Amino acid sequence: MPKRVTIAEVAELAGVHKATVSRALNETTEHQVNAATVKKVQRAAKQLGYIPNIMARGLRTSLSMTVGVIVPDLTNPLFPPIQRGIENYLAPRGYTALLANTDGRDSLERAAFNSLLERRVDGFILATGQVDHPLLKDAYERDIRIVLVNRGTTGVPYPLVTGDDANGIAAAVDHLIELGHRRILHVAGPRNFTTTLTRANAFTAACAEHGIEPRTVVASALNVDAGRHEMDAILASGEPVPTAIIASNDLLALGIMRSLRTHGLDCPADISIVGFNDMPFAQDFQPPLTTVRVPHLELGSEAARLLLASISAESQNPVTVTLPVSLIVRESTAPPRNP
Amino acid sequence: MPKRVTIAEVAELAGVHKATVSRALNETTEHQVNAATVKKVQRAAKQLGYIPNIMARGLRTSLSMTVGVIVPDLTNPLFPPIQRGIENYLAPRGYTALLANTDGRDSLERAAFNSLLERRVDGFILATGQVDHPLLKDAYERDIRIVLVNRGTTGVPYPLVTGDDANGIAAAVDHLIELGHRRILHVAGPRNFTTTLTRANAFTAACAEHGIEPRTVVASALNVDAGRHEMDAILASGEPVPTAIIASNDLLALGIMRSLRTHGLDCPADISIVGFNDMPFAQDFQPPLTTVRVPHLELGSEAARLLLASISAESQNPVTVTLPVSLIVRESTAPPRNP
DNA sequence: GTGAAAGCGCTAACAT
DNA sequence: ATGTTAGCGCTTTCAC
Repeated sequence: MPKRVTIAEVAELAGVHKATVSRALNETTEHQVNAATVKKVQRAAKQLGYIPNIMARGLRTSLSMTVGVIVPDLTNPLFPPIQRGIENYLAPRGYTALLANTDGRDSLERAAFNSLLERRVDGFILATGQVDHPLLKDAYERDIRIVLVNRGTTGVPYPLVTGDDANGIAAAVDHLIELGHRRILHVAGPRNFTTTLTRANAFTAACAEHGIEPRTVVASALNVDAGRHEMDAILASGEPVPTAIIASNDLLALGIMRSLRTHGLDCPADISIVGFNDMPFAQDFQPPLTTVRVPHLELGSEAARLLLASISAESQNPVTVTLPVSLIVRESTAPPRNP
Repeated sequence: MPKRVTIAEVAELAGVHKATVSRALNETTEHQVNAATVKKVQRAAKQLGYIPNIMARGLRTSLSMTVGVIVPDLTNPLFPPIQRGIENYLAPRGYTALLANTDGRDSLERAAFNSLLERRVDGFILATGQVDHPLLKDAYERDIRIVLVNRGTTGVPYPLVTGDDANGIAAAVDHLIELGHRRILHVAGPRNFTTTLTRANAFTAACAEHGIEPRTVVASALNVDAGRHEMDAILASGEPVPTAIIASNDLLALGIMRSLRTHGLDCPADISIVGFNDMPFAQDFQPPLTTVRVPHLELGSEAARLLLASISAESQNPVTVTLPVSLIVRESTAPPRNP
């Protein structure tokens, strides 16, 4: 990379001391210096193509103006909107996000966490929440500022921004009941995520309210393969096939749809399916997926807002922000053939 | 954030000078120091929970171990795999990526570029290439290291990593011809992207080879809305409807499929469609999309490889890496009803 | 093999 | 309103 212009060169050209340059170029201290001098300095800076060195500043202020964002897998369509939301909030405030993927592996998460710590991030946004998260207890004791997004944790009072999982599931159940379904199956996600746990519990509660039996199976992961595998197993089990399925997320729903196709079953004629998240292109699936829309962009920007607040606060303040969700009815749900 | 352990504290605990600590903890200088001392220092570092401050190191070495990645929109499913590929290559080498979105706006791109420059990134990977890119000429003159991915540019000899667009389109045309199609339309992307330009030219060439007329329309953007709008216009025009369409990317193809559904037309019975990219979930569309698969993960890791090579090289070396693509035949293509 | 000292580019306290 | 000085945490000569 090219040799860079420093504050000293600007100072020399402008004929002032470098401290004055620093003051003149900094929003918060600009008023401390004569307006004419400010002009002079700005002109000199522009002429030389001066670009402040944030690292040097950070070393001095012990603020990196940088936050670490840790997600399981950016390729999961859930996360890009969250990341965009985070960036939308951070960028205008001079902050930059450092993004790391963990592929759900604790070792990679630990590595990412340390790597970001080395870069002196001012805080973290974690989308990798799980029950009994291995890193969080230690981080909390070290007073590292973190905001959880989408998934929460247990035992540590970090702020959390999440969609209203319980209401989303309740809406899905209501919708299926209204269509006439009675044999509804919930394909839950792994029990170590608070989201999937909340959704599973909400399913049981909603079924109780409607007086139907809450049948639930637990998938081994929150991805397409797990969904297909689970549906294959259900169809092979010989047990009575449900007339409708609520999946814990869209990816599972997608896997279930693929399994159905493989077995010559039609959705929604044979089985109705409801997903969760309303991921991008859910409307383009075969058939277009009925699902619960979660405002992911807002999840991200809200998390970023909470994190910056936490960073500048004296002590940590455990808040939980729950954003409203809405059921999006498309073509994957219909009245049961034999109610 | 918590107060951090510095190299001085480690030095004190280990009973050595901080320069020795630095040497002991650094891979490349570790051999310069007595093995026993290394052990002692490492134990002290571990005990105190020492985490090196990369910013301070960067200030000293004028290397940030950081690269800027600029994409139009992370929400476009094309980019997450590229980003993952980049990260996969960088992380084991101690580098971190700083990601910025531009939404295709030059002003945002310029802002992102400057913000990353302030953070002293060692180089850039740009996925926002366009013909006559506004930033690149200036950047090249300043000897800023950049690698372009997916889309190229004109006039500036920066390295480029791209899929084999020409062969991909040729394969698509061959496939449609084999199915019996003769009235094939290409829905191209904006003319200011080298990818879409290459694809459009390849389409014309392939048609010439088969002796059929190359009909092409140019969409205003590379997204779903533009695709739908373009298809709506074609259907409204009253001109003869093609029996097959090759879209410049999957998003356009998706928009075309949505338009068809709106107009009561069936794909592939009425019109066959081929996309480009094989974006995630293309197989789950209605119908599953025949498309050209581009190895996006490899695009990313290859770009990262080239960038690190460029960073450590004395001078820039313009190379173009073209990765092979393959046609994935699914259900959106079939023989024409009335050949 | 290790210590001493300087300095990367910046900002903050103090002085004028 | 501006200059002086010191130092953030690290690496890198140069001594010894």
